[in-house]
Amino acid sequence: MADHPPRPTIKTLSEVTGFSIATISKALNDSPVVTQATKAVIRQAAGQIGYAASLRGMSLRTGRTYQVAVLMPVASASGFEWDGVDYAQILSGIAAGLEGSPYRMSVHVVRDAEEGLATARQVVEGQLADGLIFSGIQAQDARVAYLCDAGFPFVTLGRCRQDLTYAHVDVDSEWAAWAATSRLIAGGHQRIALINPDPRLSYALDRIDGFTRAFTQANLPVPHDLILGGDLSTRFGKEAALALARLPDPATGFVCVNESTALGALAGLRDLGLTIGREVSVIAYDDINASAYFAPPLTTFYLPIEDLGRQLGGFLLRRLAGEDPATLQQLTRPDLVARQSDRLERVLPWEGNT
Amino acid sequence: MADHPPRPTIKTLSEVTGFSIATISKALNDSPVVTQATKAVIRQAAGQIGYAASLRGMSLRTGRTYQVAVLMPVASASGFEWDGVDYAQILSGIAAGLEGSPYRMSVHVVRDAEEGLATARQVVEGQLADGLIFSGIQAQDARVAYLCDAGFPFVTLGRCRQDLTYAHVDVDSEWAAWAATSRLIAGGHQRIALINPDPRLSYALDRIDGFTRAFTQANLPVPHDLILGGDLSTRFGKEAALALARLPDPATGFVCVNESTALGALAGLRDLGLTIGREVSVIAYDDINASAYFAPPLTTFYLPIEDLGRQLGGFLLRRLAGEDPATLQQLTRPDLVARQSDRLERVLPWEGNT
DNA sequence: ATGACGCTTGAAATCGTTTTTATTCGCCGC
DNA sequence: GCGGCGAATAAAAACGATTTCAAGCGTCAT
Repeated sequence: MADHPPRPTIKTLSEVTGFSIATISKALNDSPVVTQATKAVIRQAAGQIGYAASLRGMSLRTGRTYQVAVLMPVASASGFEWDGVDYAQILSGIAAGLEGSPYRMSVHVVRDAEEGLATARQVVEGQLADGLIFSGIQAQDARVAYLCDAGFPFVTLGRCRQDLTYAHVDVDSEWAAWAATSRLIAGGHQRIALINPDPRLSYALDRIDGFTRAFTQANLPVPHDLILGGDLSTRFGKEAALALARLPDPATGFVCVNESTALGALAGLRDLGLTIGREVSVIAYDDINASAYFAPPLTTFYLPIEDLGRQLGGFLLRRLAGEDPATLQQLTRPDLVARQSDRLERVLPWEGNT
Repeated sequence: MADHPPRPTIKTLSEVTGFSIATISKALNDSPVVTQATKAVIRQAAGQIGYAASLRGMSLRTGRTYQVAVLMPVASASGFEWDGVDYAQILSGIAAGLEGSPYRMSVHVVRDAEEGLATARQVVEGQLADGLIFSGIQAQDARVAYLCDAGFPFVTLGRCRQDLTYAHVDVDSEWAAWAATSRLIAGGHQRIALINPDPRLSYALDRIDGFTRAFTQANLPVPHDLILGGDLSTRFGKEAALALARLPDPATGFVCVNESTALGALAGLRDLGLTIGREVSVIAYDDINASAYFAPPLTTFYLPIEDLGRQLGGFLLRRLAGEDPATLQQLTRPDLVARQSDRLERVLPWEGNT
């Protein structure tokens, strides 16, 4: 419980250097009205006594908080089920994107989109942060609409389907679902299932679009009955795969939304005595590098979610600096990582490009 | 970009009610010097105009930030490897523990303990938060020592081995390792491997202690050569299992530190053509409920890490309220979830108790 | 010589609270 | 009738910065 000397303020610096606090403030903010010589003296003294501006003081005066709020979704279910989303990695990316700036990151846990809206309101109205980052965007997203209307700076991971201009980073899910489905079609499958997220999510619709496009291009009927949406849990993946493989006209190919659902699907198909890679094929979207260790190793489309986080942080910084949100939009295509869960030797024309 | 009316301050409230701002402040803080009648009037007016105190103003005056900082560890390796730690769940728990209090949670990403110390210093000296939560405690932990010395309120997930009094929440790793090892010994194994975390971590030592105790109690030699420490990645789990199963006198039982290492171990053992549950046995510690879906389903000791997070948040709140850290210490024993990865029919005496 | 103008610095107001100190006022005792 | 006291409220001073506006002062044109 050592009593440390009170930390130096702008006043201390004023006494030490003999300049007024106004001049000190301007010097430290590199205002053009103060001489280079004076700035040098003041900066030197500041370094000397270890002065660091109090965020509290700055905050009160400027109205800025130097904080960025992130809405982190968690499953609302009581019994915890792994959903394969490594949000820590996204947070890590955001922090990396914010590095070098004075902005810190605060995290608000939200159970669903509705709570997300409430929290966003609190952040904006309570001036808890200068900017907001969130994900789990729905086709019609009340949070996006609210924040656009309020003129509050934000960046989303995902795009809604409303006609609004805002900064965002997204994965090209339409393409990714098309690519995976096409790959299975090329492998000889016709009864292909889409194990999808909650259908209110915008990217769930994107995936259905891509899935549909693949069948249309191949002149095959779209198996609408094989599209199942749910949470991203392993349990859901297993239940979905079981249901789909037990149909009178069962699915033989499975396009899973991520690694946890794929793990569940593998477990379910194994329980039915099916050999994955021979009788049935599974493709997933991969963001945690675990599928390489599944039995069998999974063919996936890899998403560097930490990079996406980094982009989110970087975009928000630029948005806070006043940049036009129309210029802060980015779409990423995941990379195919071919492994053993789909039995396909041929190389498809689109493989290996961006 | 709608221009909202400026939000009401204590001054607005003063004008509305006719009382001075001093009285308003005291009334809202339920000071005994102001009459019940006056309090009622002021509170009513506050509700009326939707007054909410500005955290900024409060913060500047009181020196408190109403923030709790969490140090979130991320793997420093460049190529991302899943480490099976769902830190989002811990954050979710902490947030739940903080719920109802005015405290918000800020997250600081740290790559290692050293950076953790630097960040802790920044938080304390820059007064960025009123309290700190962190994990990944080492046997000799500089962060714990620093914070104790500085008298800064904090709670850790894990205990160091220094003689310091501080608030903490921990898992009884010594017991857990003992229980898992004993179970494998009872199943007939003698060459049991311990796939462990980084040996600088305090709980790595705890696990070695428990592992050792199990052999000593069974009057068997402790297989020191079968203890391997590393990061928690699936890759490490696989490499470790491969190395240990290829020894001249190979390991037949595996006690894995968590689900990602266990997944790796399963993959490695499978590659060697070994049947898990028959030729070799695997036990893990489970915090994300994924092991039930592995091939075969894993016998685990289940850790409710969200609950641990909740405890962390709750303890910090009590610590901030001035409670003695000696009363804020808790040790949890994980629960056994018997599945197919270890072939053991007998029920051991200690099973099912706390 | 003097007024205007640039250039640099300083004084003071401000942000929204809390807290310390002052004031007001009614009432009691002497 | 008056000093003193207690209770309730008000005034004012912080907290640590930024920002507006004023002041000092040399230079230069008139």
